[in-house]
Amino acid sequence: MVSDRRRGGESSAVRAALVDAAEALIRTAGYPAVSARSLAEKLGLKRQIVHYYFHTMDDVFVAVIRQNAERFRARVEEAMRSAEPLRALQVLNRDPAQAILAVELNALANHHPAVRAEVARTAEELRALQTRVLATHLAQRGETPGMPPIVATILLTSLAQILALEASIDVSSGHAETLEFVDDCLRAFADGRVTPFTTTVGTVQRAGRRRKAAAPG
Amino acid sequence: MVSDRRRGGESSAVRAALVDAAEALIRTAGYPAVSARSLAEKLGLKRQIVHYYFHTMDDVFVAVIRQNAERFRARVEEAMRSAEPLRALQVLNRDPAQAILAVELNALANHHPAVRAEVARTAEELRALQTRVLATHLAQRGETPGMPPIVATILLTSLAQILALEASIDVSSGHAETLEFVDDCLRAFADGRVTPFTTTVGTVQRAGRRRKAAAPG
DNA sequence: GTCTATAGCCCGATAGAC
DNA sequence: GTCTATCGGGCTATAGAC
Repeated sequence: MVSDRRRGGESSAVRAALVDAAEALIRTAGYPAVSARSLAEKLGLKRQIVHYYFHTMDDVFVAVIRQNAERFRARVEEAMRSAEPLRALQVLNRDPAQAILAVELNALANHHPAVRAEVARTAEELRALQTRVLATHLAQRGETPGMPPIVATILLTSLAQILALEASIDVSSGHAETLEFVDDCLRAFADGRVTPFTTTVGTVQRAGRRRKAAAPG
Repeated sequence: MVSDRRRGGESSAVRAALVDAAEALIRTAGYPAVSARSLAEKLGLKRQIVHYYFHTMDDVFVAVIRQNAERFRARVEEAMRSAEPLRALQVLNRDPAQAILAVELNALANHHPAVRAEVARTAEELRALQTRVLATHLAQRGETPGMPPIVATILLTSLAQILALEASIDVSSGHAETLEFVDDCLRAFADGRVTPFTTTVGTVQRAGRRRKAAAPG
């Protein structure tokens, strides 16, 4: 399948520059704009240089995913040390640049197995990390979460990413209300009040153990 | 810009077949696989036929978006008439085929203004429709929603779409727990019990008017 | 309504020279 | 480590014949 020709090592500065160029191109022009020609051109080199460092173009994308994951991980760890980790995570996941990159890589992953494997691995790892941050924070505050921590992570990150993605294509209906709602929840949580996402009174956990009649209008 | 050459009308069977072929290709091979050649080949015609019906390839994508929106609208209206509209909407938004198409069109929209405009228009319209369904259902049941209806729509559709998308690229951590949680909420709602998403007692709405201390571990 | 012909461009990947 | 040369594809869009 893949030829066993000589390849450049992972420590090369040119290689790193190619990965940076690829990431920038994905964001600004979409993944189909990433070609051996377009990358090499950014460095003032010939297109064959790309094949010296990467067997296939898929390998370039895998390198972009790894680099991005590493940087995102660092940002999550930074958020963890902030005064309000939940809010920091929310802001992080709402980063538009990240959302655009994610949608491009997801589209690519749908039809490129090698890319899919790396995207999946990364997504699972970052989800686990964010879930640990959230669970640790709740535990430190002595809160009983109203749902499993991983569910809260999925809820908050899904919402944040969709909002960022929609904003990037000029869809905005309901965004203001949703951001206000999430903000209310986070503020309430920071103040130790009841929110849809945490409870200290057991109303929500395993919802519906005790029956309550609907209130009259 | 665009030449004023003769074009085929919108009622042509060949045109419809081209749009169907494009939608199928997007799903199975991704939007970059949609070319005049690949479409015409599916009908056993020459590639120039595509340019007879569409000025540009972007116009093909716009037609796919319109056709898909129309079908989705019909499915939402069907959900509206079901016994549990909220659950039906949730299932609808979790359709994997829809999620893959959506991510492809979003990626395309990021860098093609004509496509972006159509995706945005469609997204806004379908959100408004789903919000009406949800609000109507709540009103009929005499429930006071714990959040604005459009916020609930965004929350539920974001979650459903992300879950479907992730499933398509083999990301699954937390999915079972999240689906169970959502299912609990919907079941509780159907039974008229309190959930994180609706309330009949005012605990959640404008969360945090009254202060509550955290319960001891 | 569908075709042929044409123009002008982009692509990944390899072998082997330097 | 970067190059030249080369292979064998791909693409949109047009004009004008039939």
